Amino acid sequence: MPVSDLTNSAQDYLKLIWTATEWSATPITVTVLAERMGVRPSTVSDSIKKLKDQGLLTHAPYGTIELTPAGSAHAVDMVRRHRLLETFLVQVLGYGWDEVHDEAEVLEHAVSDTMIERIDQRLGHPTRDPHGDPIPSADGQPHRPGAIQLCHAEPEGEVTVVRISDADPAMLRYFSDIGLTPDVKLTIQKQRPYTDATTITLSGQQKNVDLGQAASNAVWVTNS
Amino acid sequence: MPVSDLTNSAQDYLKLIWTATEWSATPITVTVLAERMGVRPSTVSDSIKKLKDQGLLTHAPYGTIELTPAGSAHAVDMVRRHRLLETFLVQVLGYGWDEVHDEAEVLEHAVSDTMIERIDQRLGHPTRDPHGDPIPSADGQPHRPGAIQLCHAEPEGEVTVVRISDADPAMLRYFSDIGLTPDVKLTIQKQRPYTDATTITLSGQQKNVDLGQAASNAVWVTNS
DNA sequence: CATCCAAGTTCGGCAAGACTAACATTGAAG
DNA sequence: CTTCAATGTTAGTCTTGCCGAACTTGGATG
Ligand SMILES: [Mn+2]
Ligand SMILES: [Mn+2]
Ligand SMILES: [Mn+2]
Ligand SMILES: [Mn+2]
Repeated sequence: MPVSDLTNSAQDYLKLIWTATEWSATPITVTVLAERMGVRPSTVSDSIKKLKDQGLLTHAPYGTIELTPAGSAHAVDMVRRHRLLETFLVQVLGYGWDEVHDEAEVLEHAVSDTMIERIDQRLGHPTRDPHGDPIPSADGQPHRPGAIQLCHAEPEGEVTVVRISDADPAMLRYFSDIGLTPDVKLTIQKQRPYTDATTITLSGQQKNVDLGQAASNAVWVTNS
Repeated sequence: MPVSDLTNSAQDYLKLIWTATEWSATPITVTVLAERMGVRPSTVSDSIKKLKDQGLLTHAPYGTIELTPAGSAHAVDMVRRHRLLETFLVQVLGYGWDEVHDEAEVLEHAVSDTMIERIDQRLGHPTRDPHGDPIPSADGQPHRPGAIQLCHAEPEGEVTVVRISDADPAMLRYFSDIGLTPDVKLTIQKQRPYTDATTITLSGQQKNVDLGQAASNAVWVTNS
């Protein structure tokens, strides 16, 4: 049962549920799902019920939502499509990293398996997308642990940027401007709880930068 | 009002109605439309009514279907998308000319205007797709007159292949095998009405080839 | 431990796009 | 000029995906 048997909307739900727990452990809720999908909670409730009937996830009323192995496999397939497409748009069509998410969000439902494999081949089987997110292999790689959000990191020593959330294009443009991209190293100077600011210094640069709540939430770093 | 405001189905109807009169003058009928869209005639009737209400075509019950200027503009936009995508798939992703039609049929609804322009740029503003069909420019070029189907051509002198219908992938593979592609020159040896065969010789080759009804219908040639 | 409210669910309805079955129109053949 | 078959239309129904309104649940608060 290939991913293409599902509706676009079902594909997006599965992808969203899977990615929700890729970088953090908090389980996904109906309300968050509704926000991310741009629909009302009642719509999500209905949709979840249908996905459950199809055996793609488990869910008791008012309970937690969890993907079955079948649902997870489809989700990984969609994540692979999304990230390969983003990479393709940057590498082959000269898109900026802030422009690719919305385009990929639509294309991921339209391209054939054949096209995805040709893109993968053309790009030399890339393992990370333009935002640093891992691209699952054709069989389905697990996700990467051990990274934390900048806003939760201790101010000691140098850390490496692992990935940056691709949700907000304007924020991505700002990160480009200041040179904050995946694989860049930086030092956390200070966490300021009440101003919701994180002060950092990019390695090799002098000046400090203050990042607000949203920004320091979007950046994931690791000590290694 | 950009083409993206229309549903996929509306986009396909307009494109189909426009292309129906690109190479021949016979007006499109509900039945033919139903066949090409893969739906029932009643579905077409309903859809036509909606497109009429949107001012995209004119149609009196049991009468002919004709695009308004607005409908025609959207149709040309879709044709441009379809043919640029086909060209892109061949040139950049190494598809064969028999593989691109179905992929483009889906992608044409999913890519953004931005992506289409980037593809156009990347390809150097191509003017014909892999099947020889003209690619309308961004503002909307008229179609090419003066070509006729091989089955209707007189057996005298050399003719040039202008375009080949992309509807049947298996037929396209056969044409590849025998070297019959756009811009190739050939001589028509004989039209055999009762066997529905057309005998041709590709220029620079010795042996004759018999083409059946469907094949000689799909190939459009010109004397010039 | 009773209360209350945010989170979640159910229900009825709507629009798009498809179908079948039944009906209407046209025009070609007799 | 009539007939009738092919072509086209209408009416009713389904499914998917969405909505708002009304209802239920369960955990935090006092
Ligand atoms: Mn999507
Ligand atoms: Mn990404
Ligand atoms: Mn299409
Ligand atoms: Mn073509």
